Amino acid sequence: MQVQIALQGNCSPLAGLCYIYSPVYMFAEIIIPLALPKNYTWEVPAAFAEKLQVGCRVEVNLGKNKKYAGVVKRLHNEAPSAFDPKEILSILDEAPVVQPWQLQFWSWLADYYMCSEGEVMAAALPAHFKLSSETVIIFNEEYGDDFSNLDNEEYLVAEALHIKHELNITEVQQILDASHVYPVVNKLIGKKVCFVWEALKQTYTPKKESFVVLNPEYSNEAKLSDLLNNWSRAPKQMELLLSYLHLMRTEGEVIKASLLKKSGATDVQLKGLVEKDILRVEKRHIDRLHYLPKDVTIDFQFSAAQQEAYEGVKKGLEQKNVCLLHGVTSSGKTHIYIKLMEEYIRLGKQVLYMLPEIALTSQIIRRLQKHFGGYIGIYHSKFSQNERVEIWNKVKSGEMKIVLGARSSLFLPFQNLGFILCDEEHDSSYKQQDPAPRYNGRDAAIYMASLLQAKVLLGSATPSLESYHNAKADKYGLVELMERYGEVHMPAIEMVDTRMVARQDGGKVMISPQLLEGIKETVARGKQAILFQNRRGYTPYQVCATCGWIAQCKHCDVSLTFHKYSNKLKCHYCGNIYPPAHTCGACGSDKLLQKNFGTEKIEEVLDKELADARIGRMDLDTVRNKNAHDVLIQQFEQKKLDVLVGTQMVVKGLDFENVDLVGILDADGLLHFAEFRVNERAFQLMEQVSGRAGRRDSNGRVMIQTSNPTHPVLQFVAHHDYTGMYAEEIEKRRMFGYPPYTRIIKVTFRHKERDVVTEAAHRFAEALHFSYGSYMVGPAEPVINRVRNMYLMELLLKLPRDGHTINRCKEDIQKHTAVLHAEKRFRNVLVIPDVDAI
DNA sequence: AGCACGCCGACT
DNA sequence: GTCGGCGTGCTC
Repeated sequence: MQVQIALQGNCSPLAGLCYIYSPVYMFAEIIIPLALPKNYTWEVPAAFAEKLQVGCRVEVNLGKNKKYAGVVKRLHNEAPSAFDPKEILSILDEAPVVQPWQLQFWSWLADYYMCSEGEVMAAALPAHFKLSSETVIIFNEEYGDDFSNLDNEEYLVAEALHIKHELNITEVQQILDASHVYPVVNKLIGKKVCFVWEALKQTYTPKKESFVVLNPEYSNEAKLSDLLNNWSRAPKQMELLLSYLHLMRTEGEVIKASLLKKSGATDVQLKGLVEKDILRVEKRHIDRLHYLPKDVTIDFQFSAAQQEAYEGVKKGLEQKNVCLLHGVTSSGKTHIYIKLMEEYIRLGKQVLYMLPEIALTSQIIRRLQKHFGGYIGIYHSKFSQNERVEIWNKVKSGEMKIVLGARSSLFLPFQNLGFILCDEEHDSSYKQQDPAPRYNGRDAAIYMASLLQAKVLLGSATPSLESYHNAKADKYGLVELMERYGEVHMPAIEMVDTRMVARQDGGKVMISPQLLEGIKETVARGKQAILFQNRRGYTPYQVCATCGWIAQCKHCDVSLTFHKYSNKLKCHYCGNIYPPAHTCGACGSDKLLQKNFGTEKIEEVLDKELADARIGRMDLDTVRNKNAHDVLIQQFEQKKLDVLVGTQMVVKGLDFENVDLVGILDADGLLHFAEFRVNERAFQLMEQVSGRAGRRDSNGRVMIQTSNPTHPVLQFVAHHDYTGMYAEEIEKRRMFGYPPYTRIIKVTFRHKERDVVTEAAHRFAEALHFSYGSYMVGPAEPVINRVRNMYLMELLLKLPRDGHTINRCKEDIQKHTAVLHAEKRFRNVLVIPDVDAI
């Protein structure tokens, strides 16, 4: 049927009247922000055919009455035979919101990371672009006001509808008990009191502000002075008018709120002037993003080493698309970045500066704003959705030249991107963990740059083995900057052997006397110290002294951490909170031992030991809300704190002038994971924290507490020997077939019954065994085998790095997932592939 | 992701 | 007997 209409359209005499020979398409492949197995097709109504473009959002029906805003991926004339497509309801954008290159990027991400394009879309667009419908209940005016045949609940809703004419579901929920909403609404529909309507809600709202302007009549000086000289009565209004004139002269435009505040006048006085038509109030759309002046200032000089590195990077980027800058902490990498960014924007190109979310502190923002002012836009999760839409549009228009953002800023609609800078390249938080797409921001950046013919600079003090390996293999350019800026030396590393420390209680050494002495001495000299412990809370677990019972989460296979401040036991996996245990859950004994220690306990002990030092703590628990992180950093920066205790959060992207001592409290804890990246990870972490110590006027000191001071990783840290660590680790990776020599796909199976997941994982592995047996590790239960009441199994595939095998394997994973789900016992086993899992 | 359809327990 | 609980499958 649709085909016929379309043929008519093309063959009818009317077709000859079209003087623009743009082909007319009848169908559209549309991406919906859901995990659908593939994209669906809608029919393009003839009326839209000429207007509709790829990349536009359209309103479509999906399912019985749900509506979505989807993005047109492709327009075509291939009539589907298996189903009868629905029509597109409306076009939401005049011009495409998504560029063709972005669609290509989305499609690559979906293929590479094994997810749907819809899931990529969900991650890519600001929430306000991803509209979905909301049910609105509309009063049937014909029904009148005779509610006598309604029951109590129906009456309540009907009455509200009678007054307000329409209600949304949340409003009905407020009227009724939450569980009764749908039945009552259905009964009301049956009685023709109301009907329902699915409405796409437009959620982006431009910000408006009231401005005060002078009646143009008085822009004539003579008329104005005439007015002022013949003023009678209302002296307050005159005062207000004078302040208005003053503000107008000094600031160019006058915002109502600031006028009232500065003049101390009231709304009534302003109204008086408006009634006399001397002043007028106008509502205008304004930018949420307030701008700094648009200019670029470069006000620093390179050191000889920086100059050399800078030239090296430029040469590297001429020859290769990607260059790795390996520069030790405080070597002044940022200066090099700034100079390079300046060059690209002078060429009229856009620049993306990517950082791990947590490193996007006001410290780095202020620093870049100082150099690039209003050219720079910031994009990360703490920005409101309205602000994100505005940044999106400004990047699209090309007005915004530089974006500083977390991995999601890769999805912005760049017009003319020339350069991507991926700082702290080694950081594992570039990899998205939980909702799909499980992409790595660094790797995606490299692909995206190749799409746009842009260049990529990877920066790190401790490059990932993957990147360093690529650089050594001549795939990337490599520049090393091994000298700290301004004659600062690398800090001296001291090992504190915890086996030699006498323990009071037989527990783990927390702060050795040596370290405590070090802290006291540092604080006494007016310097600052950072203590690093990668565990939050007070004590990671409590053990019963009698029977060995450990408090565990009801929903996860993990022990509970005691948080003293909130006096609660917390599960760090599912977030569940329990009352503290005073007696053993198994034998009832009241002798519970506190094992190990977290940041909270360290803070407490320090408070006691260093009575007059000011101690701060930075971990997930203290920086939950929006600005807490920045506030803590600023307090520490401004020397309002002497000691900062923290988890790995303290490591990232911070430069402090005054830190003399860094203490790593439990190095053993960093080295005791059964994971192939432990050594690399532990080295990076320790090297990065150590880098916080030592500044211009004094040599820093790092104290590492360990029971194994001769551990090779600790020795590499002690000598700041990245290359040594690299050489040893890369050899192990080669021998045991791990990245960068292989590519890893981790398949996780999830189900609420342990037997079912176990069996499903084995069944799945058997199916893959014939082709990939030699690459498989597992399936096995992960160390934590239950999270949120779901049991887990894992299968690791270490695939050779040839595209063919990898693509075939991805297809096979998909195929065998379908085979597994075909069996009813396994229908509900969730299969989650994670490509390049970390 | 929703949401309708479908099959088993505690109430009028 | 029904109402409604949630498990399951489909949406162009």
